[in-house]
Amino acid sequence: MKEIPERTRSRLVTLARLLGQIKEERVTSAKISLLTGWSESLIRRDISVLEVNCGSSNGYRIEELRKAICKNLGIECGQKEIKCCIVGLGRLGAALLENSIFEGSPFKIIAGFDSNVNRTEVLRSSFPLHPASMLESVIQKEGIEYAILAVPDTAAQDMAARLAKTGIKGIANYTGAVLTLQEEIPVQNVSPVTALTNLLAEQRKN
Amino acid sequence: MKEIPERTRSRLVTLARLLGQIKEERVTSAKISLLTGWSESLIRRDISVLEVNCGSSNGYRIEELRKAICKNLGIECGQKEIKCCIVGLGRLGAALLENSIFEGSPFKIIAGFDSNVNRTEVLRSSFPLHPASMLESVIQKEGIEYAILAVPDTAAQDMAARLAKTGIKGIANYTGAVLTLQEEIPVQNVSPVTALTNLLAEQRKN
DNA sequence: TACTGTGAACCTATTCACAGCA
DNA sequence: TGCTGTGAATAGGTTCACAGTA
Repeated sequence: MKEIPERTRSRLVTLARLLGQIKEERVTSAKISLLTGWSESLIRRDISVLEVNCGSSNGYRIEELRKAICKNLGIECGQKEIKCCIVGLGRLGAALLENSIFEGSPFKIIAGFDSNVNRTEVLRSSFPLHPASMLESVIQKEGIEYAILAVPDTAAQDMAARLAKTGIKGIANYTGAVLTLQEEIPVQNVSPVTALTNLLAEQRKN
Repeated sequence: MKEIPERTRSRLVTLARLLGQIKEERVTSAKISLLTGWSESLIRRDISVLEVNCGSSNGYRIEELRKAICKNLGIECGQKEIKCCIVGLGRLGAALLENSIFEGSPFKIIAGFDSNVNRTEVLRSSFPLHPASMLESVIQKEGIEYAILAVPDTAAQDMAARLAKTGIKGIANYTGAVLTLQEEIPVQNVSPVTALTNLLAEQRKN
């Protein structure tokens, strides 16, 4: 299996999820182009790196294509659960306790943390909530791979550094802080302010 | 002012916020590299497109640099408020009603929408909440520019299409649905599942 | 006939390497 | 001396154009 270019990879992730939404048997690159705004040739080239050849003169077989993408990118559902945790159980973090959010995805939240012990005791969820002091031990013991960071901005850097030290594989950052980590840990910045700022900057293309 | 390359733009957005966090007078490209993981020459090249020349043999003057980036990208704070709305007031949407999230940013949430009238009547917030039927009229009347989409996945596509028709300038998509829009409206996909899936795929670099 | 898959051309982004400046 | 700013070289990503195929 050869290296998949970065941009291609990120488009394929989206494509896999899009294909899951289409209720047809086959789809052409022209149709995908219409739905996504990517050019037809780019879509064909992206798919060609999978070396799966599930297309023909009436398009790609959707289910086969979707599975090939998932397999190639290692984002298969069902195979095994990927263990995650939520760090910070304020209004936003608590909102993510709703299990339905992760239904149909390979991700399973198996722990929550907050430095306010009141919250970890009062909030209800289908998985255990711990005081922040247990962060390292629980992550280690349970083999948690990814973290959703939803603490106040002022605590974000500290918590992120602690998470990084545990050897976690990635952080979804719902705080407004820009995280700076020693270790090369992938971070997705997905706070409302970050998202809106990116949209705003996109405006200024010319 | 010339066109700023896409990748450069997105890094500069992050850099501006990072500079806001540093409590020093000056910073070198080496220091920024340490904090962000970007290469030194890339950082210098990014900054050079601003044509601001605020650097010297002891680095860049932080405040001057930050302001130059904001001005160039049109993401200045304070100047004018940028009006936004929240569509969908379930647990996640309701969590975003907390005003402190947007403090210190140019964004101001000035309306919320939900198709469940109960919610719009019961929830408390510092701005008015409307039934979803008023979406178009309120956005038009108030001159709302950006939307945060937090409805259930099943309603996401419909709502996004309605938002797009109003001529809104961008959508921060907190739903798990991949939005397909006729109009070329920028979308930031920031749902937990999307964020985690991207992290997972990043793993598979080689 | 209507599509995919792909070599080749083109364009965009990043790094190298060093002149120039405080 | 220690940095920035930038031309030139390189690497990465996208489109074109068309042969190949069901």
